[in-house]
Amino acid sequence: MRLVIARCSVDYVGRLTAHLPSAVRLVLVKADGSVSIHADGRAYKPLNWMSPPCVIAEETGVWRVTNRAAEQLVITLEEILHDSSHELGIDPGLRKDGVEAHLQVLLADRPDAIAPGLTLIRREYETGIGPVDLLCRDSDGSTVAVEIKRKGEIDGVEQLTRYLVRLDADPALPHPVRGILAAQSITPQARLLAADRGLGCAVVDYDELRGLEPSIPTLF
Amino acid sequence: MRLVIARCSVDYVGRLTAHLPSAVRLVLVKADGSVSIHADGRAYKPLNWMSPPCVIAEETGVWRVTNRAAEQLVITLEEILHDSSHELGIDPGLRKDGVEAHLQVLLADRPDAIAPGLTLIRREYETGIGPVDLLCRDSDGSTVAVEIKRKGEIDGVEQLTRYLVRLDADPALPHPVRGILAAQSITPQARLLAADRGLGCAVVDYDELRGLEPSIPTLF
DNA sequence: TCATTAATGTCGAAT
DNA sequence: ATTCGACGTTAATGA
Repeated sequence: MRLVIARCSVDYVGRLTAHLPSAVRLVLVKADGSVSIHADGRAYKPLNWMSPPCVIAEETGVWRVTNRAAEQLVITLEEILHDSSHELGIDPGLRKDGVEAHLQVLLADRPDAIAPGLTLIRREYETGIGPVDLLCRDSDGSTVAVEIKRKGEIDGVEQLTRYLVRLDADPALPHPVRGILAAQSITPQARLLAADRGLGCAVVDYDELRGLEPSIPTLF
Repeated sequence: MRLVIARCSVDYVGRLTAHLPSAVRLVLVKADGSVSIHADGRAYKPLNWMSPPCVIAEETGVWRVTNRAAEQLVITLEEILHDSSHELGIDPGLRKDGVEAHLQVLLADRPDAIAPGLTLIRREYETGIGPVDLLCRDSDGSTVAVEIKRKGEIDGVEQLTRYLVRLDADPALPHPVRGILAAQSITPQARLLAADRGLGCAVVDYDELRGLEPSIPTLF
């Protein structure tokens, strides 16, 4: 991700034509190739932009951004006030499912609702390919990775499997690491695949967990 | 405008609840008070955001952003890799050309591009529930209502239908009143619904219309 | 303030 | 690759 603060003017020719007179703005270039030009207003929406996939031809003082449909964004840079690049890595992405996010909070508080004797080590334990929802310890002292879903389906089992490969190779953890898929409901297909892979399944009751909470839905 | 690159996790509680696991991201704070959290993908759209007006309560390592509707964005900053602020000033803003309004102007000048023999009675003829884009007369002397869209879809047909009910009851007009949906492209569903309701469809070429204009605003 | 409508809408799922 | 509908739609406009 590259951040440029510059005095610039911008012309867009594509589905419509648009022009931005000279002013100081943020030019944001993302790793996906997208370019957006932000002023200090308009909330999160840029004044102008080009969505990926697109190509940036960087000449002296002029960036010519073109996409496949031959739409063009021409940025004339008059004065560069800041220019920095940052390595962000792959983002694990947004969990939009309200129930799932809340379910994670609830189960982090009561891991024994997943399996008796379970205690929490960490939430969002990083595996290198994304965080596993809960990392726990069982009564034997062995490690348990828990993947939480609203609906337990095949992809949840796949995800947990990928995490376990990483966690098994993690020198910081006692081995072996068991896996449990926790969900409000689990499909027969997911159960079967989980059994094949030696993974546990736990059905949890969201309303019951919420009822057990000391105070009501104040997340913070 | 403040730019922060940081390892952070984010929780949003509002119209939905959402969670972002820990990762390195851009936190963009604009002068209008808006906050947006960007990953290195998703084009210009942030992973999560809070639109103004909102208040940022900045504690140690935790930013709590709240709006009037009590929606909350909680940003937990674990490691700050970059933090800079920039004075941008007021932006002169975007000048646009080529949206629906422009198409309406062009077609008002050349209604025969919609259907041969069509002549304009009025632009923005009021129906009581909103103005119909063009009111025309065809070669037979009967009335034609034209709804203009960039993209002709179901809702355009619905809109035109609502207008026609009103225009049919308008004593100032010769009856019956026909309806035509004019757009740069029309979806099959919209065509089907239009046919069912006895409405016409007309695909118009914006570039061609513009080409017929006396002066050509070709930027490049 | 609320309702209506356009949007370079964007985004994701289904065809 | 297209098409369709949903969106924390957002944003502008008129009543």
